Amino acid sequence: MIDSVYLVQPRIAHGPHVPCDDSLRGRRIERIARAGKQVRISLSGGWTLVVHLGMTGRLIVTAADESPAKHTHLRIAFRGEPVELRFCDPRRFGGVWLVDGNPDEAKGWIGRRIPPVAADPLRISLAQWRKLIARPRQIKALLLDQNPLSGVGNIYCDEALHRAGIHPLTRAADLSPAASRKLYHALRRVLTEAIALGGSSVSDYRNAQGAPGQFQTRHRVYGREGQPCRRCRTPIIRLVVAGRGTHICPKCQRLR
DNA sequence: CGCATTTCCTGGAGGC
DNA sequence: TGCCTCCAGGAAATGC
Repeated sequence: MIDSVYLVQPRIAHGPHVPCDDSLRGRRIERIARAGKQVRISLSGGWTLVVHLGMTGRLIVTAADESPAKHTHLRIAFRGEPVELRFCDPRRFGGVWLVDGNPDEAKGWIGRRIPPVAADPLRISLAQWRKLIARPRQIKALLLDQNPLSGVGNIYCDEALHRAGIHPLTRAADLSPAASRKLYHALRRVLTEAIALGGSSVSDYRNAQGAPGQFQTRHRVYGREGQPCRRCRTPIIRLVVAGRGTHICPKCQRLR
């Protein structure tokens, strides 16, 4: 049961309600689920605390008496339990939203809106996938856009495109049925494997216990500029696509 | 509609 | 050692 709430940096909180003693004291955490890139913490009374880690955000459970790490923006303490749930985010691209009811239908707004949550690549069929990506857009820009498809970020996008042998600038609608199917399976494999290994800790990511992920050791292109492609030994190159650093093997991922 | 650019923010890296 | 500049990126806003 939540006992006290300290919003150290109010600017990271958005939505209809502000996390504070008055709004959260006495509520219990009933369920924690992932939705796209968000962590949704369901509380008693039908409220939900939505957390987006952005790039450098962390949700950590620590001893209540441990001095807070730099850039700790939210601290939640529990009655009779010597632990705190803390949200830390040095670059503040993440955020928290406290909503009364369904986060997807929240009304009455303070600050940023909750990023969209649409179809999850791990929960759609190949037929649904084909429909969603049949658009005249760069495949990388489409995968990073959370509106048609949610949960794919820069690392897993690059990794999936390499495994499928697809250039990030390819027009999604121009992908052959075989290439589209290949990408569907490659993306699902990358996400499944990354989740199993606890994510990619390139710089900041840590899980709730403070441990880093291990998927970065399986990266085939991301962060490997100049190093040999694990399939054909050609040096990995870096370009910018959709405003993001993009890593490809120029031989395995040809345009056209 | 698509797409490039800018903005938010800080730590780490590189240059001098 | 210290100061400066640049860069990383999730997602929204802006302009074409």
